[in-house]
Amino acid sequence: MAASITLAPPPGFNLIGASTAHGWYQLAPWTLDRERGTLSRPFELDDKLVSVHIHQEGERLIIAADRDLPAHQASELAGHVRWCLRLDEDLSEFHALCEVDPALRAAVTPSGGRLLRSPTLWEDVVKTILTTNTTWAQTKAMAARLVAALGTAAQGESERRGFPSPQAAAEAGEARFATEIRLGYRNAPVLRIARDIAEGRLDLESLRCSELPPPALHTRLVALPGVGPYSAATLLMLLGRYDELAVDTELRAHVSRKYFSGERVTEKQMRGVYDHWGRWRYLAYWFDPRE
DNA sequence: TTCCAGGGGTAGA
DNA sequence: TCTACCCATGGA
Repeated sequence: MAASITLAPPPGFNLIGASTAHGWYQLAPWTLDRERGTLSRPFELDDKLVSVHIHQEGERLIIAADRDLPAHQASELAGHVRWCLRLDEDLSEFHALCEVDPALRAAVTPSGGRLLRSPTLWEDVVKTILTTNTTWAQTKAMAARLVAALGTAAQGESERRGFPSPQAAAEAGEARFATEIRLGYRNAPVLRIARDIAEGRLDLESLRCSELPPPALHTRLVALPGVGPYSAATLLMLLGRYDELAVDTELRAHVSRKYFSGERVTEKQMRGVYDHWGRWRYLAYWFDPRE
């Protein structure tokens, strides 16, 4: 007997738009079946993995688990999905600001400005580190190796695995990271974060509901090994704080092409382009139509 | 073979 | 605050 949960997303919500507005859906253990309109991944409920498929029927989101769930697990799963799809974020102010620019409004509409995120900050921190100084193809390969090597198999399945827990990563040790998972020099910071969580020195998940202002959160995030200004800004976005721009080669190239005729731009110039967006800077850049 | 990709850490100025 | 350099990995 499989469980099915129905959620009411915000008006105009589009599952595929929200899933594909940035690349996270391409990183294991997420999978997306565009033809069927189904976003899938295993979720951990009471230390057991459950395969979950999410699809949309009109104004309803249907969450299908591969087995029956007691009420508290169904509620927990619904909470995970609400978090990952940001169903509870109020983006109305950003939407109103987008009305002044038809091209921007068109770019935002498919997703509503909602960017997919992971059920845990641990997973988002690791994946953000995997995006640094590498190609997107390698980021996908590294995430896939991590899940294949250390992820727990979903109940009754051998292929589908969840994202590894910090404990599993910590126990794997340097040798497996170096020979099997191969994150390059990212092995060390990922292992250190995993060990700090597993051994109780770091509580990342408490930051998910933190009331700290973005600058204070930024300070906490850059204190993590392997997390610098770019990763901290990306993680702030993943936490629903859009104040900071994640300055990377993509942003630099975009601002240079669109606003400075291809000339080399300084960080100050890049920030100047989006500064008037205030607490919506990240989204304003992210959905700024490319040229 | 060499370069470099959605950076980070460090040293030195 | 800025620059230069190195850091594993793997594709071009």
